[in-house]
Amino acid sequence: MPELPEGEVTRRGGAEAILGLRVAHVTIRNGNLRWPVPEELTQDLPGSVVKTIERRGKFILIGCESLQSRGTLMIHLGMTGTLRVVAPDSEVRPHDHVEFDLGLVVMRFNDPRRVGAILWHDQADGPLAGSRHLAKLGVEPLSEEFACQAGGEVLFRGSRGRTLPIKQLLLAGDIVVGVGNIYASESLFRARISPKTAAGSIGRARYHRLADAIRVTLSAAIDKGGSTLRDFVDSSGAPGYFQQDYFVYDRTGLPCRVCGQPIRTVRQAARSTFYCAQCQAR
DNA sequence: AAACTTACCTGGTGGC
DNA sequence: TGCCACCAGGTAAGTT
Repeated sequence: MPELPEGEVTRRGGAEAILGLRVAHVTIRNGNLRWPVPEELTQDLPGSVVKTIERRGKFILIGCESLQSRGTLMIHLGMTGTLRVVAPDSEVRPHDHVEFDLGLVVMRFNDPRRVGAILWHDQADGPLAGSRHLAKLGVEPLSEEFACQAGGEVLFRGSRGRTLPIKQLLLAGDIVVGVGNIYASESLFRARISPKTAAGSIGRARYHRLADAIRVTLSAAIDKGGSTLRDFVDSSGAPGYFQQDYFVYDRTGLPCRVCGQPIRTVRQAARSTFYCAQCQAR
């Protein structure tokens, strides 16, 4: 599933592939994503040049500028979304819902389950950070703000008074962003914290350990994905997902890689959580 | 205010 | 073999 690392790998691929190019044409084949893809993109975006490619949480932010307009394409991969940059004559695949023709190359948004999103934030409507999709997001886990001791403090302070399980606090994204269902389980395993522990009952020292675990887990995944960057610009390449050697995710019943005890599953807020009862005793 | 529930969407799978 | 129920999960809107 696309979490922060997949978004970051996609951003880097996009930065290499489309930065500085001019949008010639936008095609919306199926605009029925999580929210309707703005129809006016087909009219207003052509002529704009791609100026910046950034990421906030799981949103990929593509800054576009023309003489008439300035704004940001906000692209979310949802659960099954991918962005690929391919040759203009390459075959359109099933679920290629939106296409940005950039002259030399074409960027295609593919999403079988259509829980992803393509939105437009016009600069005239205020700063991007004030967008309703970004305004309530927590701290970037790979930013300076979350580095070293600071990350542990962010988690510790953000969790005071919260009674929900730590797994769900991580997923909520209001304290720290980018940690989805897979990396939440993985990070908690690395930090040796039970996913069921009430967030507010976890002390400072353990949150420092968790912050470290989140950074290590996400960075390792990005490094892995970096080696698949080629896929992003290869028309025959697989989608931009990459395999990880998970410690616990999707390993129910298999032996823990550290202690050998069978990995367990628990349902939390209708999501599967994977953990080792021995290594993550509390 | 915080926490919990529901809805969105399709492809793959397990049970019968 | 076919049919159906269920699950995968990021997000936000609605409800308690």
